[in-house]
Amino acid sequence: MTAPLLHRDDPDKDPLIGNVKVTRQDWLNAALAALKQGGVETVKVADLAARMQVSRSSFYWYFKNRTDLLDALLQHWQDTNTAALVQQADAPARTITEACCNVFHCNIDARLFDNRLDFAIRDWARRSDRVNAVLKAGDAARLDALTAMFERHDYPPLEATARARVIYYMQLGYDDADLGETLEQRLSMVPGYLVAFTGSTASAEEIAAFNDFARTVTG
Amino acid sequence: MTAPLLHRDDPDKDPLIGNVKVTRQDWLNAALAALKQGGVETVKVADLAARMQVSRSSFYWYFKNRTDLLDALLQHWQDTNTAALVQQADAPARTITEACCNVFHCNIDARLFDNRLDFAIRDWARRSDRVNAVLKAGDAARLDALTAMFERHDYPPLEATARARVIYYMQLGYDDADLGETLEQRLSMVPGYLVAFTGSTASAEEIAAFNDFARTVTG
DNA sequence: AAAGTACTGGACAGGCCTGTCCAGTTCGTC
DNA sequence: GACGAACTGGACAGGCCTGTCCAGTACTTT
Repeated sequence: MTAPLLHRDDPDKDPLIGNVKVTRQDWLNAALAALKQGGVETVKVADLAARMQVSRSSFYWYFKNRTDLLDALLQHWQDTNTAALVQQADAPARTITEACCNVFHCNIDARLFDNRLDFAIRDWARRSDRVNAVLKAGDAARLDALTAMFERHDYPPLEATARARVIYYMQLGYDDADLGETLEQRLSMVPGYLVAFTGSTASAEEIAAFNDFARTVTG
Repeated sequence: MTAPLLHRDDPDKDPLIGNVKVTRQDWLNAALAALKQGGVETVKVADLAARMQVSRSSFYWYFKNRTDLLDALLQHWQDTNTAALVQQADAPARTITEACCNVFHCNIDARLFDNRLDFAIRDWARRSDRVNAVLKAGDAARLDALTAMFERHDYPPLEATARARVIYYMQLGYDDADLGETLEQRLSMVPGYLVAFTGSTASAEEIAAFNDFARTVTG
């Protein structure tokens, strides 16, 4: 939630020894923040160094070159977002509406799924075939998990595919648009979304449970 | 559909007189192509000039500077995409499924709605507050038109809002993901999407009419 | 205490892109 | 046929960013 700290600014961590001012992780964190905030093009060694108040040469101790850093960012994305979404889709649920609520956790809990990162990667993919291939693989894995979720709840295959896409792409587009809604505004729309996504109505208990989760995470 | 022609390469247009090699419109077309292909950062005066085989100085005859060009691109977007989507949402329809099909025209017919351009603008908006403000205004206008569409077909206000968002954001996300589907694959999913979007089933005639439209446009 | 390890800072070269200046070209007009 | 208007080309300066080189610093090991 807070801005990423440098290792040296985090009192919980051991102080850096010797002449060391920043760690490889600090470079990665700073790069990630830049990627999310301004896109790949704005991930510049010079900028990151200036922000951390270290000289650029330090960077080349930890990374071969800028591309090496960008590869690490892409790897980080692969290891986090897709895994989280698939896990939520696979989570056990008594009803399809509850299952959808599990997926919604990703949209509420930034620790689970970082949608700003997801969009930064999508932007990047539009400019790089290599990144695009990685992205497509991730999307496919997510859609497969969602389709399987609907099939477990007895939707016929074609409808399961259609509904998986609707829920996935709607969430994508929704995040993309990045409305400045408050949590309560979002929560008030949830029952409506669930009807559209599943064709059935969520129980009051399911809605209450989801709202509790959302308020706990955000509050 | 085809790559944008330079004025001088288009046999339908009057030949350029004097020492003129390219027009302001040629610069705009080339910039638009670059914007759609690689994002704002790749709209470079030097690149456009090279591609058109003209020197960069020519550019500064037609435009004050690079920002001036980018402003023109943003203006172009405002004048095309949002207007088209609102018009399709407003189009008369006997049923809500038919109304949704009207909206789908935007996703099928690139002359109506250029979604690559839309995404290039969205990318850009993430990096520029000014562009973001313009984008948000466009999104709001589109959502209002879609919400009104559902309300005309007797959905209660809250559900109309939810469904407007589902259809709009799903299409956004869908386009973003840019699956390599064939037209026939896309068309086969349409009845399923319609159920999810509206809660009711489209008639065979509506589906047939939409398929005809799609095949005519694309074929 | 000397030598090694793990970094950091500052200077340099080079590439890429923008914006400006000005001379040159090709037409229309008087 | 001289003149100006509408453009274009080439050269230049300057900013920004990357990657390299190397000397310097602060611990660790022997």
